[in-house]
Amino acid sequence: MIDYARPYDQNMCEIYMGGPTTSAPARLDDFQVFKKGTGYIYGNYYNAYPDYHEPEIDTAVYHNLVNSREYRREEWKLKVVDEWNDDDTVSWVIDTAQCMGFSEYDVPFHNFKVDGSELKLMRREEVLQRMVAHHVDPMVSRRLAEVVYEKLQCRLSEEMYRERDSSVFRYVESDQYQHPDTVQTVLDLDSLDHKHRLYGSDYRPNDSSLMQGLCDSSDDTEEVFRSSPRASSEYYGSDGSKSGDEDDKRKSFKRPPGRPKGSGRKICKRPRSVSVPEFLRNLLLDTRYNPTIIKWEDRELKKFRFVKPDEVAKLWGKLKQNDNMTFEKFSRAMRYHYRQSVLVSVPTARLVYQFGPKGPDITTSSSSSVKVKSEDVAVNYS
DNA sequence: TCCTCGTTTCCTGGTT
DNA sequence: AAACCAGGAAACGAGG
Repeated sequence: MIDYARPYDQNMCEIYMGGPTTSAPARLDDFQVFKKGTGYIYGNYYNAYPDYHEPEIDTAVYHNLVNSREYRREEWKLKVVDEWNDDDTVSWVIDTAQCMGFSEYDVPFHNFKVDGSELKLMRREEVLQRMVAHHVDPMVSRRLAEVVYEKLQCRLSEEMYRERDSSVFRYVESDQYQHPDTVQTVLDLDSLDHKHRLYGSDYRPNDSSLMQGLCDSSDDTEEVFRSSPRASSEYYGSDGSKSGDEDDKRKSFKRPPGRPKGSGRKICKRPRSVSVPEFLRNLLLDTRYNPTIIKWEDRELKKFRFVKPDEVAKLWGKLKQNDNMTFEKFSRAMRYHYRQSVLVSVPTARLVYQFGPKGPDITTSSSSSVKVKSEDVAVNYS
């Protein structure tokens, strides 16, 4: 096994200060990111826009990514719009926005803390007014408002239709909480919209990209191991049942390296929210998480320590709607950021990491100083 | 449609 | 022995 010398092994401080050791070690050329010729050389990965100043955002709005999830209940799926409370309305608006390809960050959800009875009376213009947020592109807000309004009308007309046909429409019994499919069949109108239903004849999205948020209804989870010949007939009999010496075979079965095919999560299309380093920075700037689950080890050196690594991983998983997230996986994602010096490891110290010279800006406690940009954008501004 | 990027999900092997 | 760390491999989804 080739053990690549890590650039930060020599002098962490010099690297952090942008000193002479920022030159890469010889073997660094072999790293994939350099092979790909991204051309990213200068500038801070997170400061690609020197003139960009994130607008002042209400703390509640800034924390949308976490706070909005407090509204991510699904009771609204089990009620008619008339019965929604303000939390249901907010949950539905956020869900609708996300499933149509918008970021929940773009939803000023506090403006939608109204009962369903009030929501259903809203005119198109009022939805637009409530959707306007000073930190969001007006065009985005307009499209978002259009989508939310149209989806609301779809839902209302669907409810009306179902109410007429009482043999179809019924409230969900409590035990159906354990059967999401059944619940969906009965009342999850929006998910049905996303997966199967056609929009009403009056629905003409002015942006075709809006339609890209439709969920893929195919279910190929059983194909997780299809790429592995050893996982098919060798392990299972031809009839699908396990063979007699299954335990031995199970023990001898060796998964192929890499992510199994079909292991992707079938979730609604959503824009990228935050990167791993930005997520960590946000936790460190938030007293709800610092110092309980993560804390600064040396803030001057941008060095931090995981107090409860599993909790951090769970939060990340929650953010990504991935219940299977572990610290092992999360730390792997972190290690990919070593390549670009966005993160650097701290040798010999366990659970201690450090933001690199191209890491997020943590010099101010203000939470409005970061704009994540991809590398290629950074090139354009360097 | 293809490619890149940032993951996610595995793995092996090493260290603490 | 368990937890953590480093990084390869392959797949995935989003976006350009």
